[in-house]
Amino acid sequence: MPKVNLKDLAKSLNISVSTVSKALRDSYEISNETKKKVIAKAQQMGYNPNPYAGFLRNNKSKTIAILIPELTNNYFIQAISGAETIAQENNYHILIYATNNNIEKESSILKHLNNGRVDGILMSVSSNTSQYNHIEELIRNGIPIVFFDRICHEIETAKITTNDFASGFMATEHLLQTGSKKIAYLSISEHLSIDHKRKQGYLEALNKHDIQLEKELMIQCSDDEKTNIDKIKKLLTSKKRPDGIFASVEKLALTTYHLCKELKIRIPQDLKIISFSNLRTADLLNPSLTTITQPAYEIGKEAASILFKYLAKRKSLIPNENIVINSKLTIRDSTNPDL
Amino acid sequence: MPKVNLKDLAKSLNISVSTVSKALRDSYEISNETKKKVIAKAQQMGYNPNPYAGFLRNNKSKTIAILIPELTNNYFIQAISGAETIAQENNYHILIYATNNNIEKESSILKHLNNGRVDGILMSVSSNTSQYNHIEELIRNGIPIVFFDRICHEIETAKITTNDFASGFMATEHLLQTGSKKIAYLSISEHLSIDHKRKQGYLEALNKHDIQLEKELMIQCSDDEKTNIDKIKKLLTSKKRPDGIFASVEKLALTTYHLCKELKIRIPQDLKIISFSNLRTADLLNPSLTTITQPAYEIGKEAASILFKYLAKRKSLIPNENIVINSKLTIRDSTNPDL
DNA sequence: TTTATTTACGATATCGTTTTCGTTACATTT
DNA sequence: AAATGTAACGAAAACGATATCGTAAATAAA
Repeated sequence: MPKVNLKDLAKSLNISVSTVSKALRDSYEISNETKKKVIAKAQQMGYNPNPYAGFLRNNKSKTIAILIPELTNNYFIQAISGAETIAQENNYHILIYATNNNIEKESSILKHLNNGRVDGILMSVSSNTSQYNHIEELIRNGIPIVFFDRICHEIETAKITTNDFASGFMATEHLLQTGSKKIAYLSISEHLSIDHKRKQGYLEALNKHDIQLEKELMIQCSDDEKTNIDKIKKLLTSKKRPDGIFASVEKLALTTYHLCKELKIRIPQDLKIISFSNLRTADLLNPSLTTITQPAYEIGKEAASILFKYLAKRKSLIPNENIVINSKLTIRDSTNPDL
Repeated sequence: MPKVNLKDLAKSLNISVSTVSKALRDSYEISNETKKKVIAKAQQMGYNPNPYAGFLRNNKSKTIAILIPELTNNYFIQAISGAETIAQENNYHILIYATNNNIEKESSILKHLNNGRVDGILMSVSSNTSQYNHIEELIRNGIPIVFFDRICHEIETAKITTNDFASGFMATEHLLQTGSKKIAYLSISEHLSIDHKRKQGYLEALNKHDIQLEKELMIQCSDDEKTNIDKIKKLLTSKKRPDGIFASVEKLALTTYHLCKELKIRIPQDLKIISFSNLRTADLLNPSLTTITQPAYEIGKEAASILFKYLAKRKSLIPNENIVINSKLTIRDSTNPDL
């Protein structure tokens, strides 16, 4: 039953609890001899400090939370992985919460966190988040939040994103340059800033090349896979079928792939596809998928680094800052004009 | 600065702290009137209990840890997702740790957890784990551990796995039935029970069909992608090249896909491939990949459920139990004999 | 009326740390 | 010799909640 605490240590050394505590924290008040003895005894007795006692005393938990819309998503997992790496380096612990794109769940989780359980939060907002009260309250209570990817412009803090507008522009231009004339945009949520920016890039590229926007080509998808399938199928079987598709998120590109298989639409001959994606098997798909890939791991690292920087400073108010880490276009067969 | 605690509530209500505490916990000692008042006031003042004070007092943290070898792995993510669902239902929180297949890191993380920070642990052991002292100590200290997938037979507790032996047997037989004569097995780690069982299934299938094992066909891979590439490339370019491959994990199948592309080996005509995998794009690969898929989400749910069951009982010693959730074979083109 | 019993609440110890503030004993300065 | 300084330690008060007592008043039983 080696549940040894400071008191036990003190007793077995015949010194006071405070001396033991200070010795272990390497205080200048304690002589080197005593420190050696204490450390040796602690080692021997297998002392392991109770974290919660310290948290209570110091109002610091060495723990952060990561809130993401969904776990089963390559982008978010890579971002978490990056954040986790930095957390381990800083001896921080990570609590994970999936909001499942449910604003009530997001709000409820944040309420639970609004009590000192975590020192800070990394989050990507739920896609239908349109009220920010529950987020602002955390910050008012001194719990800093750093946003990544699905950010919240309305809140003053650090935000890590990729160059969504430029990437959307680039993706669309790539489709144009590889021969597409009628390009559709698959949107995942009208409430998301990233989606909006990618769409703006799409529109700007069309504009630059003097292409009239056809509204039927902008498909508003959602988290409901079934209605997505219906909408995209309708798009692909309409007489005004596009010859190029720009998917704002990976999931929609994969749905399109499935539908093309079903509808015998050839990629890239009949339809070219480009998508934001962190799929590691993009080059093994049939055909391989041209992607805009976000440096998700780096984004996670950066977000965590910024948070820890301010936590170390004991500053809970993080000034507004927009950090952009560029995505990379990887051209593959799904937009190959020579196939 | 709404950092209101029980004392503040008590003061503003002119009653004692203990009464407030009991009222909020719906104690029978408190009258309904008082309860109403307290609850209303708590609501009004935005009271949010400090979790760590309670944890300290009760020696319970409503938190569990999940330790996995790596985050960027479809199987583990789905398992985490399942566990997270159950955790949210039970109002438990989840700390995530990646061991990166590093036994020292695993050991160090477990040491950090050996102090009441978590009530219990869900874990998949690091692939080179061969000593179990660091794990046994946790259990001795009353922190229950449930294993999933990469389990530790030597420790008495609940273990959730899939039917690895039968699945290995089935995979190998499927290759035989689709025409493969020389079947290679790609192993990920000789220290892993799951690998060992899958391999036994492979050997048993060969035996059943009176096929002599050729030792050069059992490739011992690792976490080092480079040496894996070398070994598999050597296998694929040898004169005794196999015409079927059974990959024990997804990663090795993907490496093989890449190498086949590079070496112009046609799948499935020249080489058939089957693999354990939770890839969601298995059917979109070129060619689509025949998989043995574990119900990872369910495995995660099951593991968490068992842990919570014992935590609710305040029983920290979980009796030994082997729970098997069967995998499913999905036949696709990578083993299609008619292509 | 006296003695139990119940109801509703308060005082206080406790969980295990950290930290402030004393308090020695001894060395150093005037 | 008196005053000051310093090094090394201990006592005790936090941190915020919970649970064990105790106790007053009100009710019931004798």
